[in-house]
Amino acid sequence: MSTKAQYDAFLAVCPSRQLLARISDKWVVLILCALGGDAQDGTGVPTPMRYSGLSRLLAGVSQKMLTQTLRSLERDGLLTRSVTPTVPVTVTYELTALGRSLHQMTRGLRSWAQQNMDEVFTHREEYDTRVSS
Amino acid sequence: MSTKAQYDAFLAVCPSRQLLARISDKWVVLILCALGGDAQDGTGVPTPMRYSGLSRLLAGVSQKMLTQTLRSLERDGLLTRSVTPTVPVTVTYELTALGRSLHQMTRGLRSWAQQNMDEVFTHREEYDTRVSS
DNA sequence: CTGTATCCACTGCGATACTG
DNA sequence: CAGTATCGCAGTGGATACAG
Repeated sequence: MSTKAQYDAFLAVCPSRQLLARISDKWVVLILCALGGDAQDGTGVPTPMRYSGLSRLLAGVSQKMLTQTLRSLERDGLLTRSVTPTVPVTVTYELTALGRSLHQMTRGLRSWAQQNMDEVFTHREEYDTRVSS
Repeated sequence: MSTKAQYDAFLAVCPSRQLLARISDKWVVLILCALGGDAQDGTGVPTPMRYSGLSRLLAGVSQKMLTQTLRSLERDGLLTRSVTPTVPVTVTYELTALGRSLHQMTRGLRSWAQQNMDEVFTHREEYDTRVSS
């Protein structure tokens, strides 16, 4: 780790920029929320889910994007993909320890949102009326 | 596109969905980190910055995107834009209390990235060799 | 059930030129 | 210095059809 201490997200070439790219992915955070158990009760107990379950929960996601996003998260070691050779085949996705640690970050974002989005919306309305006038 | 009931249900337990639009923005997190003072010493002491300063710090950002992102953050009440009528004009951006509270979340993301991206890259290499073999 | 493959509309975003 | 305006394309992502 010759350069780890020098990671600087402000630099264009910095690898940590890629984390931001990952977070920016349209479905990544929602998938982390789903597998993190946020959909059940908000307690955030990690919950393995099947492809069809995710597809149902994230209604509106296309097959292409769901598969593509799950693959990239698996590639990054954030979740595991387990195939059970039943008929038809059963595939289960589950967060890894790394994935759960990232999920803690996204949970923080979510709690921030729950507490502050109202204020954000208020600011937006105020700004829009101020600008249009 | 169509607003299905289950999609809404998931949003109900994952209200950060609207926050995600903000966070997903390519430059939002870096701007919050910059104005949050992360660029100086990592202590996270909020630091007002000028347009040109931000432009220099955020390597690779275009004028268009910097201006556009700053405007949307101002609209959301996350930062303030102060114009000082010098010649030439001086514009200073500064986090609001709301912006600083969100910055605490983004600091978590950034530190997660700087601590865990090495592991992510290791997983990627392993995955790629496993797939190509 | 769990995907792959292909087409293509839309847009995010950089590049460039111009302005108060 | 701090923007605004416009163009163009590469990439995102939805729709659709096919498959193990």
